[in-house]
Amino acid sequence: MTIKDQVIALKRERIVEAAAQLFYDRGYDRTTLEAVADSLGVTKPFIYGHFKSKAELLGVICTCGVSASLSAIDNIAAMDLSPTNKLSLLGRDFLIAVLNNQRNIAILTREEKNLEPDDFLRLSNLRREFDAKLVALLREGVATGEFNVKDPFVAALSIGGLVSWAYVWYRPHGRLSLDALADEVSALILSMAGVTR
Amino acid sequence: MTIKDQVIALKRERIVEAAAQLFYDRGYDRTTLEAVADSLGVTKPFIYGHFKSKAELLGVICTCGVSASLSAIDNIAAMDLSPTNKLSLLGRDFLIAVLNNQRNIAILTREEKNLEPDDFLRLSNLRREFDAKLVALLREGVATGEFNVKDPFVAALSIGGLVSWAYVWYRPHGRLSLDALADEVSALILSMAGVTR
DNA sequence: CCTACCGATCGGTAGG
DNA sequence: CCTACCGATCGGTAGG
Repeated sequence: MTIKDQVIALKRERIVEAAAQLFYDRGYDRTTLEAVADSLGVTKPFIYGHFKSKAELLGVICTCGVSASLSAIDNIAAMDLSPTNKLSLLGRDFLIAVLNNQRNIAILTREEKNLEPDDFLRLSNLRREFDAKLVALLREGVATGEFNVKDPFVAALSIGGLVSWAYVWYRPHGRLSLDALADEVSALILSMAGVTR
Repeated sequence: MTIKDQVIALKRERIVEAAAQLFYDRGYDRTTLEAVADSLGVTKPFIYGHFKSKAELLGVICTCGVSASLSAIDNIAAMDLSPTNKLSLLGRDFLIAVLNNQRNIAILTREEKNLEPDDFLRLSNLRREFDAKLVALLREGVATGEFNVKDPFVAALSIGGLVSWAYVWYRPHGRLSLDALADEVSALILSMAGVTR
C-alpha cells in the first residue's frame, strides 16, 4: 500500500467518522453534506471526490456496525471451547462490539429505509448470517446437554435483540464500566440458555 | 360525544392509519403527505385540516406505540399476584403490545430524531417510566426471594430491549402464533430473573 | 497534464 | 376542501 493509498484511506475514514457523528446526532436526512464538510473544515465537493453519493456514505457506516458483531461470533465459533464457554464469551464480545459501534448500530437501525437497495439487501443477509450462527451455537449446547432451550430460533432472536438494543440505553460514562456491563449481560444470556448459575 | 366529533375522530384515525403504513414502509422523510393523501383518496390540504404538520402526525403515531407497553405494565402492577406471576404475565402482554403495534414501535425507534422536541421529551419520559416500573417489579421479586437478579437496572433494560426489538424480526404469519411466541418469550424472561424452570 | 480543491449554481422536490 | 402556488432547502455537478 503506497502512501497515496494510505492518504486516501485516511480521508475516507475521517469523512465516514464525521458523517457518522452527524447522522447519529441529527438523523440522516436532517444532515446536509455541507454540515459534514463543515465539521471537517473542507467543502462538499471534497466529499464527492471520495464518495459518489450521500447514500454510499450511509452504506459504509452501516456496514461497520454489522461487521463488528459478525466478527465476534466468527472468532468464537472457531475456538475450541464448550458451548457454555462460547456463549459466555459471545455475550461479552457481542455486547462490546455493539457498544463500541454504538453510533453505527443506531444509524443502521434507524436509517435502513434510506439505504440503497443493494446495501439494504447485503446488510440484511449479514444479519441473517449472524442469527443463523447463533442458532447453531444454541443447538450445539442443546446437543451436549449444557443448554435447555425450547426454541433455538426464538432464543437466538431474543438474545440478538437484547444486545442490539443496548445502543439505546448505554451511556459511555454511566454507572457501570463496559466490562462490568458485559459480565452482567453475559450472565443474563447464559440463564436464557438454561445454564444454571 | 356528538356525531360530528365522531366523524372528526374517524377521519383523524384514518389519516393516522394511512400515514403509519407509509412511514413504516418507506420511512418518514421519504413519505410525502401527498402520498398519504393519495392513499386515502383525498388531497393534501385535507390532512392539514386535521393535523397542523407532518411532525404532529409522527408524534401521534409514536405515542400509540409507547402507550400500549405502558398500559400493559400498569395493568399488571395493579394486580394481586406474586412477582413471578406478574413477570410471567408481563412478558406475554408486553410482547403482545409491541407486536400489535409493530408499525408504531418501528416508527418510534427509527424516527425519533424527526419528532418535535416536545414530543421527543414526552416520549422519552414515558419510556423511562416503563423502565422504572420494571425495575420496581424485579426488586419486588428479589425482596420475596423469588428472583435472583444481580443488577435490576441492567436486567430491566435487557428485558425491555429483548421485547422491544421483536418488532424487527416478527412476521405476522410466521412459524409461531403470537400466543405461542408470547409463551416462549415469557419463559425466557423468567429465566433471566433467575426463576428456575 | 493530473490531483485536489473552491465559488457558484443547477435541477428537482419538500412542507405548507 | 381543492387548485394552484410560494419560499426555502438540499443533493449533486458544472467551470476554473
